[in-house]
Amino acid sequence: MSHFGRTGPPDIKDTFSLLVLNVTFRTTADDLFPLFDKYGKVVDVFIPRDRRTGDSRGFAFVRYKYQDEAQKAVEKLDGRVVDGREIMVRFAKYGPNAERIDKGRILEPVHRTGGRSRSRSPRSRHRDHYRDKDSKRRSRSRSGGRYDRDRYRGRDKDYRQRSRSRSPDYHKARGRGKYDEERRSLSRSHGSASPVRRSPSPRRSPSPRRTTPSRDASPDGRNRKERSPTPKSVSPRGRRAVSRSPLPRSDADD
DNA sequence: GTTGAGCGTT
Repeated sequence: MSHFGRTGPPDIKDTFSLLVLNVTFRTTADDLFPLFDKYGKVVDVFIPRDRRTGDSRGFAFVRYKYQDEAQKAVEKLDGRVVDGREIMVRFAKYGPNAERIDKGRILEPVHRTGGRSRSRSPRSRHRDHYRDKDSKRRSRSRSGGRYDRDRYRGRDKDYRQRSRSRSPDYHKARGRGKYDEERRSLSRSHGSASPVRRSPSPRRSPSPRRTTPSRDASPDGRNRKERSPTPKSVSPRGRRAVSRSPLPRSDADD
């Protein structure tokens, strides 16, 4: 989705991609195009948007035709207040195909591991309802901060992040570490590749999946009929469990 | 309606 109506990346061989961060969620490519076009020949302006909601993800990519113009735009537009928010303009670090890009020039392909595989879109807990591939963001040390501007920009934020990731990380690391070792030991003891759903109780499993005491308490057909017109009270999971999931071996076996 | 570290599309 380019600003020029073309589909997909036009050409990245002779273009220099700039990454624009900290842009507002309502800022569109049309708003950034004239701003960046004033400092050079903008080939394309692309703003990654959410596949589901379609909202801006808070950053954009601006492709310049020449590096010098791109550099000029970075120096001029970086820190510019757009729509009431200070944007951050810098050269794209990775290309659309996960290639490492230096000042817009493709250096070499980067491995998927540790590349763009990181979580993406953990913007808010409210949007966690989508709970797609995104799991949680990891504290990645921002390589930025080379500029004097970054100091006061991430001063308060930096303090919050470090203070937050320090304490919980310490306790979490210990707790997970110990349990993790024990769990792995047990897992290896079984030798099974699926150490999941392994209850510590070999018999009489709690079986939380089949929780329909109402049905047993009222096996009467009359009562059952009353529950039919009220499917909103019953969950589809429980209904399916009592409908099609004959697993009597779970209690007897193992 | 909400949010804010980061690197991208038919």
